[in-house]
Amino acid sequence: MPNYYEPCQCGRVSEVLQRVGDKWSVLVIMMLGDEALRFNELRRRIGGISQRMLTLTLRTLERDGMVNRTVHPTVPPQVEYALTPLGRSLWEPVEALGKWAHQNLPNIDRARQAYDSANGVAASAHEAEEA
Amino acid sequence: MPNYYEPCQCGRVSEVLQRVGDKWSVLVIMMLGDEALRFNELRRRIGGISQRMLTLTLRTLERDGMVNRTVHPTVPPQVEYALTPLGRSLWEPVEALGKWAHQNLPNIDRARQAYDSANGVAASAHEAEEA
DNA sequence: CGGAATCCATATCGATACTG
DNA sequence: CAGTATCGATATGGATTCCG
Repeated sequence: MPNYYEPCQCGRVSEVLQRVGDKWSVLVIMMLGDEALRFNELRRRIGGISQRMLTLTLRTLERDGMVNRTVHPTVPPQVEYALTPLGRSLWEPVEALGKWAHQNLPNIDRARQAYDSANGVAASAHEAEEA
Repeated sequence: MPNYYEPCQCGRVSEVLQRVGDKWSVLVIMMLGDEALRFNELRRRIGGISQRMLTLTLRTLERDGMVNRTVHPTVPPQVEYALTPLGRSLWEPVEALGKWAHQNLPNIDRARQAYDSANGVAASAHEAEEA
């Protein structure tokens, strides 16, 4: 039996998992899969991310050794982001998970509908509670 | 080229990924790997989770078709939780990710130390800012 | 262009208390 | 035992503004 989630490092592993679960981190990793991208190009491709969050996400990924930040000292400034080998190695299990998610979205949707109709739709859509 | 993260379902997939990244959901799935567990037993094994969060996590996982909730109408009440086939199928890619996380924790730690010493430790430990 | 800083709304979560 | 309900602290994230 694998024991890499035993108490001692459980929190640490969980911490990494959370990064993967982070909405933007995964998208950034996906987008940078095979090419380096500039800040705003990355932002445009992801879509819906604020510049603040993209900055924060990139900083964290950079600190964790997932992405590489390269500044070209031009005018105007040009900054390129690319995956490091570590980042690329993360890409694979993430892709597997993405594949699973994509394949099972219908199952999840069906399960939700079944659950909601069994327990009352109003229970989950709790914005309908009156005064 | 796989396109399961194309714009249309990108958000949906991301949503599933977030569930995986959810601190407690993964731990619950791990704990329920091969056996059914009762509420408090599950809580004890996870450790550090409030009863509120365990309830919420289990409800969500149940709604998504990941876990099965079985109530034995005894006194006192006895409720058992177990993974559904869908939940078990999620276990595999999650395990792969957990394995990656465990293997690469040292790399991440080293990357962080390098980053911090390069950019100034005070920058990341920003609790030291004076009045 | 890329990013830092500030402000503010909301979401998340833990602690606590009460219930069938 | 297995929850539900409420409350308050904190984390998260968007919008905006300013700067090199």
